[in-house]
Amino acid sequence: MNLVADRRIEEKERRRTEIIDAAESASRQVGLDALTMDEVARTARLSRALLYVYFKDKSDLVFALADRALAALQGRFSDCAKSQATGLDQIREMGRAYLSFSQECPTLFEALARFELHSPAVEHATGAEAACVQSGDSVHQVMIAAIDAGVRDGSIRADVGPPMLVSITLWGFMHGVIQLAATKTNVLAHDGVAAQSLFEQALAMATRSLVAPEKNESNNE
Amino acid sequence: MNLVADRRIEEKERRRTEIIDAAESASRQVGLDALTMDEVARTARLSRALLYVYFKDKSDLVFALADRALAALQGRFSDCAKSQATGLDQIREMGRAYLSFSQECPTLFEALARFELHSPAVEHATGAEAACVQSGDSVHQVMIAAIDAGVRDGSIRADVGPPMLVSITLWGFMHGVIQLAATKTNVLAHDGVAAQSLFEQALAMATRSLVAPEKNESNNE
DNA sequence: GAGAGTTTTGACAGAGTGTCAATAACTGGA
DNA sequence: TCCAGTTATTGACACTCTGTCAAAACTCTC
Repeated sequence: MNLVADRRIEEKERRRTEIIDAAESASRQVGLDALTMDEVARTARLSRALLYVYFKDKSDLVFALADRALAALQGRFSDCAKSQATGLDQIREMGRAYLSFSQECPTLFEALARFELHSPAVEHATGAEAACVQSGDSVHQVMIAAIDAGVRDGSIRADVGPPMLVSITLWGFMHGVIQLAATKTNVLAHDGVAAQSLFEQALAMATRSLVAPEKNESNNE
Repeated sequence: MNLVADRRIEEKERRRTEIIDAAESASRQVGLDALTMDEVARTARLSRALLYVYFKDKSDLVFALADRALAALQGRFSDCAKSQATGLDQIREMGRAYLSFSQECPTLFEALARFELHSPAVEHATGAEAACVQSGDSVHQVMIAAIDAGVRDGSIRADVGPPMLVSITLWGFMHGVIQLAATKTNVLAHDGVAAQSLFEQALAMATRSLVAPEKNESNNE
């Protein structure tokens, strides 16, 4: 019956989610590098072989984590868009949200960083990686909307560039700095640089790259 | 004798360099992920076991590649500082040099990206990773000199921020965007975004974040 | 309860890593 | 030239992890 088939599909989806949960939980302990399929299986209380029914291989599973990260970011970014008046403030808040996310969910951020680092060999990615590309696009849609709004309300200069290009650039900027802050905190501390002040600097500079030249609002936090 | 000891040390250094050469050459074919110690050993015509005399483990060897990348970048950045008049132009040229480097030596760039992604667990890193931290600092010194020069010659706004912080931020910005361009070229192409135009956008925005507000030079390439 | 389809698993083969005792190569002195 | 002593190099081993497969267990239908 169709009912049964539907339930099957649902349960299959649930199993998949369970496995991703297990992977997330297990990697929180040791990081993604040291994460083994065996450990994930044990955490999920399943046999290791079953993981390969749901995921092509280990990196496919990690990409599923990255996809989860992107979904979470899309949610947070959408909230930012709602809570702020001007487009510029929306974008700025998204930057902060990205930082918060990386601190609250370091494992998911690590997975995302791996996705960013990976170059799909063939034209079309498969499995979870394809989903990541999709989700990444959705995130950019939210950012683009904010940029467009900013240009319209005058908080962002009109000649900033094609919104898509600006969005991707900002993403690269923020991801780069946050990754630096996340992985090199202790090294930076050695140079007397606090991760927080690094991020504030990045935010100030990113803002300056968006704002109109005549408008000079020096009273930012 | 001391002479003999010196020669021994020299030869040891040469062997080490040979191994790194082999690793670089071997990884050019398949990338760092698929690189095996066996393949490196075969390329260097040495036994696999010997590699572990010179490098703690595989990631130590990869960090040695990253160190080489940083040394190369320091050289290129120094050239940029000499060839450009204003501090801003020096920084801009360094951005371009970073991009060129990532395209000319994708393997070294990949190694560098891994180093950026790795967080040293303990306080003090050991082996090649420690060398990377050192080399990274040297690169920042070159950048800081350019920023200082820019502030002095007026091409960079005086209130840009502490040079060290600005330098690290710019590094994060550029690394993030270049990594994006390097790994996601085909994905971006799908959205009608060329890697080159992404980088030009990034450069334009980074410039805007540095330049004084009243000074508006819109005729940048 | 037998049969068809689906999910789950134990066991296997293969690849790669890192280590170590043993061997080879070199050096300086008798 | 031969002999220790030191250093460089290696083959072989133990171990971990991966990804696959045929078989077992389970579920549904009749």
